[in-house]
Amino acid sequence: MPSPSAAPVLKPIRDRDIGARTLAVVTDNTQQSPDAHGPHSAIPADLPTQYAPAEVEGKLYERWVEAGWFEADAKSGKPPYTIVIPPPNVTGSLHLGHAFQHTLMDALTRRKRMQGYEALWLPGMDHAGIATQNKVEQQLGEEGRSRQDLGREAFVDRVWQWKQEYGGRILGQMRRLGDGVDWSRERFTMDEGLSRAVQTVFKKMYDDGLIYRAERIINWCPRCLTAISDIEVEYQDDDGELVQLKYGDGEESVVVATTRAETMLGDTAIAVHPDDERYQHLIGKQIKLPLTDRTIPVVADSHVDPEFGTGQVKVTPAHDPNDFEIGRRHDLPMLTVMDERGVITAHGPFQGLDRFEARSAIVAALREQGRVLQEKRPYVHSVGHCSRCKTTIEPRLSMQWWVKVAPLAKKAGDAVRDGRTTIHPADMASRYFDWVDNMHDWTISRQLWWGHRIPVWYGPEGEVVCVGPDEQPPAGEGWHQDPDVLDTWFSSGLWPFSTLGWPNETPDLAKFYATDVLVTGYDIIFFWVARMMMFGTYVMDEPPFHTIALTGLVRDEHGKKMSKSFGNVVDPLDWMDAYGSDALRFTLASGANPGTDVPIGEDWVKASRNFANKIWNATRFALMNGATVEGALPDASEMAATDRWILSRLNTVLAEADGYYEDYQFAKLADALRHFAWDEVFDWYVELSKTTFARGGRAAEVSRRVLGEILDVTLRLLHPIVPFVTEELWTTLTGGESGESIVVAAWPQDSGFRDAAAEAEIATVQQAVTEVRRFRADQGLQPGQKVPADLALAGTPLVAHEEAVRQLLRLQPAGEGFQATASLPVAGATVSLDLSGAIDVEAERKRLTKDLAAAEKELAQTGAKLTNEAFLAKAPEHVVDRIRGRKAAAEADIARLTQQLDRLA
RNA sequence: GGGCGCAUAGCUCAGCGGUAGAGCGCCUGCCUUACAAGCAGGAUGUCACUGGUUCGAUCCCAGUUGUGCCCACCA
Repeated sequence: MPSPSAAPVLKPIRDRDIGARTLAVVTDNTQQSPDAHGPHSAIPADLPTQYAPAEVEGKLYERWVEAGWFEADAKSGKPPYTIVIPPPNVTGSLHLGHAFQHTLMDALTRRKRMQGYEALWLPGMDHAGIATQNKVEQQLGEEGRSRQDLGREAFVDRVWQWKQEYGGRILGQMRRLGDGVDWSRERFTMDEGLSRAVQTVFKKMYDDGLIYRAERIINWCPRCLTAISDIEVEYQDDDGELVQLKYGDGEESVVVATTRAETMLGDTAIAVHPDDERYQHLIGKQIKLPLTDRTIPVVADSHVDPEFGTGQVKVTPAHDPNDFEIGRRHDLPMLTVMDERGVITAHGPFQGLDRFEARSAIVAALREQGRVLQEKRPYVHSVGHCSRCKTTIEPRLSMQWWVKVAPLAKKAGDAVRDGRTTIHPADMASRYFDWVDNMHDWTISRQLWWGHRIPVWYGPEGEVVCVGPDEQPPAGEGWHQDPDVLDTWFSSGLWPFSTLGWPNETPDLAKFYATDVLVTGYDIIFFWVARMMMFGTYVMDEPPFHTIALTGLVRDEHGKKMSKSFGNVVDPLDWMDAYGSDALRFTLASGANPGTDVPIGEDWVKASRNFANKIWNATRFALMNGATVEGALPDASEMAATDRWILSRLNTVLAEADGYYEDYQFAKLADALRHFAWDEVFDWYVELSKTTFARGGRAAEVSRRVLGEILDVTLRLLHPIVPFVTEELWTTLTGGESGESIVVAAWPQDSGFRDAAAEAEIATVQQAVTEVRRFRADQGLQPGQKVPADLALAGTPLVAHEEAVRQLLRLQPAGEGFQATASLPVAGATVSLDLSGAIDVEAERKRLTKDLAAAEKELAQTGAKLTNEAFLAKAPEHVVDRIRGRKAAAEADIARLTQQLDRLA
């Protein structure tokens, strides 16, 4: 609520008891300026000339929430419109990427709400298993403690505490952004209901044979001490060392290459290609493995590429995924030589060494034996890193739970193929298909504490005895629950229906599933989008979204990725503080070309702030001049051409805007609205209206109503993108009838009114005014300088606008002693000016000459085209017509310019 | 190694077969009583390169170069 000391801002009129509804005014100011323009103009003297977002935003947001406008009703008869938020990780705070996507989602739901849909934007957060656990462990580390010190239960409690604190920060940021989410439906992936959904799906998949347990090579993070899935591994080029090692001696020796020499301790075979003639004699032989007392066989396996290196490969089944497969094929022993932290466990001199220490120690030892034949250093190769902590991944043999992906992915792919779900923009669909059509099985168990514990209980022999959620573990000793938790993406994959109450058949689920659109970045197609599609089609038998609208990533003003190491990360709060939430939102929307990255810089936010301020001041002007939305719009027959023109344009823009909204073309939308509002309404229409208002009478009355209409509709069109400033102004403009708010105002509709004649007429006025302005500027006339002029406008569209033209151009009537020293033909009329000898003949001649040259060039070009028979024969008629038109225009220009030049001489 | 995308004004990007556009920046002049967070006027581009298709190409096709991203079990 505003405090009395707050700077004056526009307030809703209902805060004051004002009789005249045609006027909306501010605050507690009682001073009124002289009535300059008639009975409607009672204006406080100190009306602020700048929009102050900080004064408005918090207050409005609280009002919206209190009014319950963002709360959806599952029982309403209105058609549903649903968006579930991509739940931000509780780990942190929202960045510009969130602000960007939230702006789009908010705009979509706000518009649909105004259109009469039961609009639900469901908020929530993701527990982000590994990420959050790492953060909390880090925090503990600073206290000199580890999670093991706390124990599982205490540690999980600690994470919940953390969630309370940081989750709140995220919610606060969403409020600042103006997110119109339904707070009564806020969800968290670790909530009881969502946990139950997780267990229920797990059970169903287990029963359907889609979840299984298997020992395989997985990506292991020796720092996080957990398995991670393929897509959680980030590959980057690292400098390493490729060494060629000689195993065995004499005839029966082989040379293998490796970048991970330490794994040789776990070698259990040498492999060569079965058809490799060089090595036929070796197949089946035993080779002495250096540094150990073991001998290993040479096996033939077609996986080996004879062209690569020596064509002889060391095989370490327990520490390399390919070798694991070879090992399986040849029934080799799986020898694990490292523990979960990457420390060597194999007996011998290297035991207890870290894997990297062991690597150099082993190479050194082999070198001493003369077994290192070649060393390439640096050897740049691609190495997997944990996406959470950047530690080098260690492939590790381990027992894990898996999801059998193929059947699920098939359904997920089909949903897009058969059109039940549309991917937007369409060319992003290929990325989606690439993934769902080639997905490997998914490791879902994680050796973490923070997350959904796997709902499986084992008996004393390690056998699975039951799978939750409804089965109780049997009584007796020796039963225990699986200690692992599920991959965080398992629960977020259920988000579109778990948040609506599934597995219960809730009214929410019936009303709001499937959701309408998913707005998210193309970077998580694999992590999240594909998985939601899999779970949705599998569990609900219906894909979770009708449309997947993919956004680009927010980048800095030079298109560079925002990252801490570049130091170019911006906290959205900083810009919101400085320029207002609307400014940030408008900027983000302006950059939103579907699927394309969005660069953003502070200057651009500033420019949007300027636009918000422009809207503010234009509305201020309108209010001062008595713009109103009271009563019906006057009949077109009563309107001046300016009124008909702007209403005609309004409807055109409205239709355009609707198209852009429906097509997620926010950049084009923002551009169209800014252009219409700023250039056409705030500039031309307002300027032209000034004359009308000054003159008064019925014409002024009509214009006041039209101006009110234009603003009313324009504000509503803008509201989904810039909710705050539009709300503040709209409630003022409309008098805030019965507590109404633009949030629940009806979306404007195209009335169908168009007036091509008026549009043409105003175009002529604009052209004429611009032309004379240019002349004035060329002549060096001060903009404020009044110039006596004689306007011969008879027979032109300008005749009805003489007064406005004179005012816009600072032209005085030709009085006594008028002497035309310059006269220029504009739009079929002639404007004669008395410049009292001040005319700059040279400047004008230069300009005319330049224009003449351009016109002659145009004439030559069009003339050539029109005598080109091939062109005439093949070009479509409308194109030929256009060229003819251009030629005629060029001829007219030449005649006019020649005449003007003659007159100058 | 595969796949996809992009190269247009100083910057960031629209346009995608018929005379090159926007925002920001830049130059000039203005405190014109809604707004200097503003107003008026202005300048700026062999639309990466080379060929091809076409009456006509920034736009379609092929190749070249540069650049970005994604995928991959490169010992």
